[in-house]
Amino acid sequence: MSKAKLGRPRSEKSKEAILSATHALLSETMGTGLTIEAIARRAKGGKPTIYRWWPGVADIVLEVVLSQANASITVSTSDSLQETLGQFLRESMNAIVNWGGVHLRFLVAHAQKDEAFRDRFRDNFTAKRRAVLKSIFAQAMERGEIGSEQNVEILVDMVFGAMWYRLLIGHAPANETFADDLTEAIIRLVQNPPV
Amino acid sequence: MSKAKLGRPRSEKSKEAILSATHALLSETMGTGLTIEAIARRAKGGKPTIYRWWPGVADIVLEVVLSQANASITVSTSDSLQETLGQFLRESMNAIVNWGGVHLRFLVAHAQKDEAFRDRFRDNFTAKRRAVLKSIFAQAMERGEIGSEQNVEILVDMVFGAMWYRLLIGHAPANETFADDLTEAIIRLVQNPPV
Amino acid sequence: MSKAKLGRPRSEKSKEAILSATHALLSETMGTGLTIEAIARRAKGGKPTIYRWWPGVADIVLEVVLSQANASITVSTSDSLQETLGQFLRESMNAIVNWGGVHLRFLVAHAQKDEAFRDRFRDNFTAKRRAVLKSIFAQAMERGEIGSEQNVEILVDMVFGAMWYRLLIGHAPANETFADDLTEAIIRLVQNPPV
Amino acid sequence: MSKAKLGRPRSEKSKEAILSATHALLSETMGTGLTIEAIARRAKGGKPTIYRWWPGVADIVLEVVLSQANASITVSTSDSLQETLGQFLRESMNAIVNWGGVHLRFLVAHAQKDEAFRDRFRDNFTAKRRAVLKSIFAQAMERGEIGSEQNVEILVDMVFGAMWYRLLIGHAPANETFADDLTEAIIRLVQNPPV
DNA sequence: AACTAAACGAGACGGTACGTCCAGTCTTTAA
DNA sequence: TTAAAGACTGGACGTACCGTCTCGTTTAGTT
Repeated sequence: MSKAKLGRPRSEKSKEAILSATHALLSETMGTGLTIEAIARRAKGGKPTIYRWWPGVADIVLEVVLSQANASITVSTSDSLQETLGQFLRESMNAIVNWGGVHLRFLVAHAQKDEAFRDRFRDNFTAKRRAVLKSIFAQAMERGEIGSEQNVEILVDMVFGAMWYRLLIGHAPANETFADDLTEAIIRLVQNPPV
Repeated sequence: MSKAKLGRPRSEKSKEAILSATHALLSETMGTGLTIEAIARRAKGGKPTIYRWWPGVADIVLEVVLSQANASITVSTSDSLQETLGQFLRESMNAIVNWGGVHLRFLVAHAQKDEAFRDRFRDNFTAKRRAVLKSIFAQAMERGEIGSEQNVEILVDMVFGAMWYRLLIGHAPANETFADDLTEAIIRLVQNPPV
Repeated sequence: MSKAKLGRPRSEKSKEAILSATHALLSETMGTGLTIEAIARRAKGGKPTIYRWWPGVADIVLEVVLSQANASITVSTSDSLQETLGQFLRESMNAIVNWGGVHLRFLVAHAQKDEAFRDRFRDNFTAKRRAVLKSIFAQAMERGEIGSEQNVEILVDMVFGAMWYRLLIGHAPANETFADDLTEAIIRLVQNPPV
Repeated sequence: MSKAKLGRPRSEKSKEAILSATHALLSETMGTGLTIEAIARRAKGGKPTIYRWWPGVADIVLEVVLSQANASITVSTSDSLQETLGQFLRESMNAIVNWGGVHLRFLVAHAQKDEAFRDRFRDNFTAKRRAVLKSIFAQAMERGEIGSEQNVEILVDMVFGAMWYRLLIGHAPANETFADDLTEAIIRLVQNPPV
C-alpha cells in the first residue's frame, strides 16, 4: 500500500531532449557520429543522466524507433489477404523510406556485436512485427485463402527477410514498388498446395 | 619498359599472420574485440603494416571470407531446380553454421556504418552469390520449370533475405532444415503463374 | 522579541552518524575514499543533510579532530620547562600515533587546495596549539628558564614544524622517542644566549 | 650490441609543452585546476601521451620542480657554519617565494593521498635536500663548530620542518627574514653541549 | 489535536575529471 | 626504397563524485 515514489522524479524534459537529439544525430550523420558524448552535448545533458536510463546508444535508438513504430502498426482486419498484406508492406516500406531506414540499420548493426541487445531488439521490435504478419496469415487461413498446410514461419521469414536484405545490402531500393512485387509473389506462393 | 619491383618486398608471413589472427579473434570474441590493435598484437606486427594493405578491419575480414567462400560455390548444373536449389542452399547454410556466421554478421554490421565498404562488400560478395542464384533460376527457366513471367529479382531477394534475416536476428536457426523448407516454398511459388 | 526556533530541530543522531562515518572511513581508507558520497552512504543519510551543516569533507574531519583534540590539551602548569614541554610533546605524538595521523594529514592536504579552509584550519586548530606552546615558553621565561631575548615564534615553528614534517614526509617515525629528542634539543637551544 | 631504438622517438616538443603547461596552470590556479585534462588541453596533446610518461599529475609537477631545484642546490663549502647555513636557507626560501611555493604545497598535499608517490617524492626531493643539509652539519662537526654529540637528524627535522610548516599552514611568511632567524636559532642550539 | 515550518531520506540533475582503449598518422630504423 | 614498428594526437568510452535540485516524509513547537 505504501510503495511511495522517493527522490527527485525523472525529468521528462531531459528524456525528450535525449531522444530527439538521438533522432537528429542519426538522421544527420547516418549512424557515424552517434555517440553518447554527442547525444549528451546536443541534449545539453550529462552522460551519467543517459547511462542512468539506458545501457547504451542502441537502446536509445530502440526507444526512438518503438515510440514511432508501435503507433504505425495498423492492420485493416477485414479485407482480402492481397489487400491487407499489400497495405501492411507498403506502410512498412514508407516508414523505412521516410524516417526509419538509418535507425533500423543502426539497430541490426549493433545487435551483431551485443548479444544481450540482440535479444532486446528481437523481443521488442522484430517479434512484434512478426506477430502482426503471422496474424494476417492466420486470418487468411481461417478465411480459406491459404491452405492450412502452409509453413507460416517460412512465409514470414521470406517477407521480412527480403525487406531487411534490401535495406542492409542496398543492391535495390526498398520502396512501395518493391512492397507490391513482394505482395504479389507471396500471394502466388500461398495459392499453391505443397509439393 | 621494365617496371622492376624495387625495395623491400611485402612479407607474406605478415600477411598470413594478420589474416589468421583476424579469423581467430573473430571466432573467439564473436565480433567484439576484433580491432586493428588486437590484430596487430596477435599477429605480432605493427598497425601501419595493416593500414598499408587494408583500409580497415572489415576489409581484412572480407578477404578472409572471400578466400573461403569463393571456393565453395559449386553448382551442379544439370539437375532439376529442386535439387540444384536445395543443394546450393544447404551448402550455404553449412558454410554459415560451420565457420562463417560471425564473419558474415560482422561484415553486414560494418557495412551499415561505412558506405564505401558496403559497396565493396556488395560487389565482391553478395553480388556474386546473387549471380549464381540467378543463373540457377535462369537455367530452370530455360528448361521450362519456371514461367518466364516470374520476377527473378524478387525470388533471389526472398531466398537470400530469409537466410540473412535468420542469421542477423536469430529468432530461429539457419541450418539445413531451414534450407529445405525454403527450397520447398520457392518451388511451390514458381510453379504458380502470376495473378 | 522571541526569535523562536521553528520547524524540526537538527537531528543529533544524523550529526553523530556523519561524524563517526567520517572517522571510520578516514581510518579505513587512509584518506582515499573519504568522499561526501561515501559518508552519506555509510551514515545512511542524504547528501543535502551534509551540505546543510558543513561546507565540505574537510570541515567534517576538522570537527572530528577538534572534538577529540581540544579535550586532550592538558598542560601541567607548575613543572620545569623540560617536564612540561616533554609531556606536551609526548601527548601530541601519542594522539597522532593512536588515532589522528591520517586525520591531520588529510587536513593539511586539503588546506593546500582551499585557502578559505586553510584559514579555518589555522584559526581553529594550529593557532590554538601554538598558543598553548607559546604559553609554556612564556611561563618558562617568567621563571627565568628562558632568556627574554629568545625568539619564541621561531621556537614554536621549529617544534611543531619538526612534528608536521615527520608526519607528512614520513622519512622517520613521529613517536615518543622523537618527542623526547625534540624536547632535549629545544632545552639545549634555550639555555644558550643569542649570538 | 644491438639493443636498437625502434619506432618513433619521444617528442621533446610534447614533453616540454606538457611540463610548461603544468607550470603555468599551477601558477595561475594555485593548485585548483591542475588536472590531466587541463594540462592536455593547454599543451595541445592527448591524455594518453601524458599517461605514457607519468603516472599522474603529481609526478609531472615533481619533474618540473626537480629540473629547477636540482640546479639550485649550491653549497659554498669553505665558510663558517653560520654563513653556509644562512646562505643555504636564504636560497631555499627565495626559491619558494619566487616560483616554487605552490608547487611544493601541491606535492606534499598529493603525497598524503598516494603512498607510492610519497615515496617517490621523498626519494627524489626531500631526501636529497636532507643530504645536503646533513653534509653541511657534518662539515661543521669536522671543523669542531658542532659537538659530535649533537643529534643531526633532529637538527635537520627542525630546520626543514619549520620551513615546511610556515609554507603549509601560512601563519607567517617563509622569506629571507625567517631564514635568518632560523639560522641564528640553530647556531645557538649547536653551540651548547647536551644536557 | 491540528497546523506549521524546517530538517530529513532519497535520488535525479548538469557537470568535470578520471584512466583506458582504439583509431589513424608520423617518424625513425631495419631489411 | 619500402617494410616494420613504436610514439604520437585525439575522440570516445563508462565510472565516480561533485554540489544542486526536487520531491515526499518526519518531527518538534505553536496555535
